[in-house]
Amino acid sequence: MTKKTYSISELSEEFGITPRTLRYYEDQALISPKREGQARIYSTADRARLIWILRGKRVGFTITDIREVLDIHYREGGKEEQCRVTISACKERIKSLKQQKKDIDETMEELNNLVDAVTAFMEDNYPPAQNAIKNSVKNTANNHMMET
Amino acid sequence: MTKKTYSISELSEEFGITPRTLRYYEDQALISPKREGQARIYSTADRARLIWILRGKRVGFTITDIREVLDIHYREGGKEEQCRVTISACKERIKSLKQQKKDIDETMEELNNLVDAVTAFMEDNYPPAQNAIKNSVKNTANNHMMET
DNA sequence: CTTGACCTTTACGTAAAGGTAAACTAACAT
DNA sequence: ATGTTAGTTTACCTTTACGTAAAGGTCAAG
Repeated sequence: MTKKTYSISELSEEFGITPRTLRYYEDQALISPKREGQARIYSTADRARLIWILRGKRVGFTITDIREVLDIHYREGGKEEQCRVTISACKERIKSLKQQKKDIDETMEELNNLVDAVTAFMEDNYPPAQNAIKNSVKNTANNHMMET
Repeated sequence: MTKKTYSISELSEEFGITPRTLRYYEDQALISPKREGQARIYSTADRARLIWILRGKRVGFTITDIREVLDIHYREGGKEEQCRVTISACKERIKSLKQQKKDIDETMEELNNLVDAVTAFMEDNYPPAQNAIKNSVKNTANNHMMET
């Protein structure tokens, strides 16, 4: 059984956030860890929620956005109208995420261009301190090697 | 020649932002429109910068991030060390954008799952109003279908 | 001349997402 | 018994990205 539990500092260290942040999320009803006396005890489920939260943040969701999704996830059921609203909200989100991907691609391309340009500029003005490359040819184009 | 210029309200309307926002960006040195007397006059170049700004925002860049990139774009040249810094900063950005794309994909998948789950739930509990199923007690009229 | 449509500046207000400090408790170790 | 370590609450502080008023300039139309 992986019924591990976590203290607040364990969890915060694992994910590189402060305890304050975890308490804040609790305050905002994103997580509700059990208590042992006064101390918070996080379950694996809480941890899973946290992962959602952090990923949500990375894609630009607000706390309220995240709470909404989390709520849906755990409520699972409700009035018909509610469900419809839920669904269309999700679809909205998905649509905007698609747009965001497009934006990211465009931005990445422009950044790559910038890197290329500056690289070329440097090779012109501050030639690499290598032995002998008498290369007067402009080799700036087609230099998109994506490293990790 | 497409030497069009724009007033502040033209531009703000076109992009669905407020004049206040444009003034704010100017305050933050992201755009510097010409003046005609007191009034701002935006060139097509300014407009291009604005597009960058807004896309930057959509992918989560802060004002400072954006200014940085814009500065690079228009400075174009400088000390060697500067260039190196620039390049590695860009590469950092690109890396984090890649991560962001992964996050988006994961989030989209989970949202899709949610939609599926809720849809299934609805089909179970609130079956679609098909032609002649047994008309039990509740007769929910008024089935609005709102779609995009 | 005044109204209205745009434009301006200055300046305080606000929401989101925590940071930070003060003061306290509870469990252990020495 | 006392200090250290990890946890707690309460409460004010900070930054970002604008919103929102206050007060006024400019110019064409009625």
